[in-house]
Amino acid sequence: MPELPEVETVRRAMQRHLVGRRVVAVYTSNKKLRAPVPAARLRRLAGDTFTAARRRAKYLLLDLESGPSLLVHLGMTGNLVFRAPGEKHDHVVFELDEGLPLVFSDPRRFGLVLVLGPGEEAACPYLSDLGPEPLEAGFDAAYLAARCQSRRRPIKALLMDNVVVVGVGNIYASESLFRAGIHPLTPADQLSGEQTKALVREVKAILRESIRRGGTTISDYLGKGEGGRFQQRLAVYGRAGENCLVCEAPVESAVLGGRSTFYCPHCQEK
DNA sequence: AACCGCGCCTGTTCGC
DNA sequence: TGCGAACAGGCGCGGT
Repeated sequence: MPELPEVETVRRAMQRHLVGRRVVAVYTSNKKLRAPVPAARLRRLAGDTFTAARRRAKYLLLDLESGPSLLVHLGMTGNLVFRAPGEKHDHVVFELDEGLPLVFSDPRRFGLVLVLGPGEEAACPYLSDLGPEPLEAGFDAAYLAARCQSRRRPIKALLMDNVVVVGVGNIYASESLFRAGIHPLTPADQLSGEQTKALVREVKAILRESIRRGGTTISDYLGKGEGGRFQQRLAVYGRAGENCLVCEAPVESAVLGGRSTFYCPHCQEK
């Protein structure tokens, strides 16, 4: 599942390979994604040229010369790749002036493709109410401590709340809590100052490390047919019943907010 | 206000 | 062997 490092990896690929390309034609399927695909608005992008690739949280913003931006979210199974179109779950195809077309494919259709006019980005409901970027200075120990105050929900739920901080999904929430030695079910307001500090540090470190390795799950921009190179670095995620890499106690799993959570009962204090 | 739980989707894995 | 059930989870939304 694409998390922030995967989206950032895709953004960099778009910055490198899409910026400067002119749209020749746009084709859409009539399948509904998270929101209906705006076929007519997409077709009107023909003739326009991509000028920049930005990212906010897990949203990609691909700017076009005449003013609009393409808003793309990869959801669970979405991807944005340069290849021949026509596969089963292709939803939007951009034919370009040079090279292979850009294809948005998404089997599970939790993704999103929208066109935002010049004034629409500021008012876009998907982009409002988002917390700070985890890798920017605004996300620091003092900030997180303030957000934890009088919050009794489990720290993992808080960490995955996009109003608190964006881009931390299920994999990196589990992994950063493991590295910080914090049990995922700990009520947020019970974290010590040291723990808050450690958690911020580990969230930043793990996201940076994963970006450097091209993410965990998406492989298209690594030139290899396998998952991103972060996959083999996972300490607890998906390892229930296996031994903790640090203390060898069996990794446990629990369901939190309908999502599976992995932790080491020995290394992570409650 | 805070927070929980649901529904959207389909490919893959699991149990009988 | 075959088939249905369970599972995967980002996100917005509605209910408490």
